Amino acid sequence: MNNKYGHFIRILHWCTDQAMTTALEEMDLTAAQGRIMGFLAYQKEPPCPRDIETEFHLSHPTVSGLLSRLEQKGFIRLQTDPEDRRCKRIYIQPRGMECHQTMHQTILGIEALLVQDFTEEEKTQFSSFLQRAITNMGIAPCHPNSKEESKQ
Amino acid sequence: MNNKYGHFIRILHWCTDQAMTTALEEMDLTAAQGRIMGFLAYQKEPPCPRDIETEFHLSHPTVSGLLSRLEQKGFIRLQTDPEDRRCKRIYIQPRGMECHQTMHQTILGIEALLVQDFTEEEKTQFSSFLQRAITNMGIAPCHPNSKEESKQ
DNA sequence: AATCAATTCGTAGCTTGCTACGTTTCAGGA
DNA sequence: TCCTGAAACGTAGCAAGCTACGAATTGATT
Repeated sequence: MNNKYGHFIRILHWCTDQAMTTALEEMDLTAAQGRIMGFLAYQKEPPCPRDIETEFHLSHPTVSGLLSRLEQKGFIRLQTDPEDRRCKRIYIQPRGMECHQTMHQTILGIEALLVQDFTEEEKTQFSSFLQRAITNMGIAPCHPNSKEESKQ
Repeated sequence: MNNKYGHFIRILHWCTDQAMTTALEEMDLTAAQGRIMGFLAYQKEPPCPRDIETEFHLSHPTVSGLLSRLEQKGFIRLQTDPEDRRCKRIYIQPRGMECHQTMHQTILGIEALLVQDFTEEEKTQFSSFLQRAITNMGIAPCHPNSKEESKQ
């Protein structure tokens, strides 16, 4: 009865989110918004909202809200793709570029803080435990249409 | 760059929450509400909202909202303590008692599912990793007034 | 006795997550 | 060509988390 994984996971989630929030608030970004900007900075071609959904396992209304707030604040610009008018393309604006470096450092910093007293072996184990636990839960987060149906 | 702990933790949090949600929805409880009912069932004396805050590391407006929804649905009853009129006591109603067993089983089931293919040793390690990570984050979740100021 | 600080809870307003439903656009088959 | 279905996104409405502020009660200090 002393292995309250769910409880610990919830608290850990809260801690990382809080750390992101305080680290990013000086540049007017929330934790969720920051993570999206971090992802965008590494994309070659302008992605569409759907790419954010699959990357972060979020529902499309959630992504829609996040992106519209980022657009309001001038970090990104949304434009319908003329090739496929169902899709919107996400273009990073100058303001979005400015915070790229800070955001990258912040994310790395939190990752390092989380496991600061772990040995290299423990880090690998921890990472693998987390992934195994996710697999064990056996839920396809948000998108049941995982297109990689292996032909096995 | 391949140890994305934060990412895994966020997904795992989502998975456990989703599992709770679907397991409890047939008795008209959300995941957060169910966790509170589970905690209440094990209390000797009727607790006050403040006890929920410290147990789950939640802010008091969050707890306030949760409790009022639980009261509306008839799972609990809130009453001001005549001894200390600042506090409210939380009394479990018959409907709250009814779902106790189901809730307990659900929580145990999810905990077991999470680590279903772990050995006993791995379970202990995982639990300790999670706790160490929480400590590493060094944030007192929600309540800076952690009264245990060691006199050192 | 009066005042001041701490504790507990309430309310307002926000972000972030969800489901459910609708709209537009595209692609493929009758 | 037309219809049907899938894909991408929008909107409405809710729960749950937060901060910031305020009110009432209690306890301690002067």
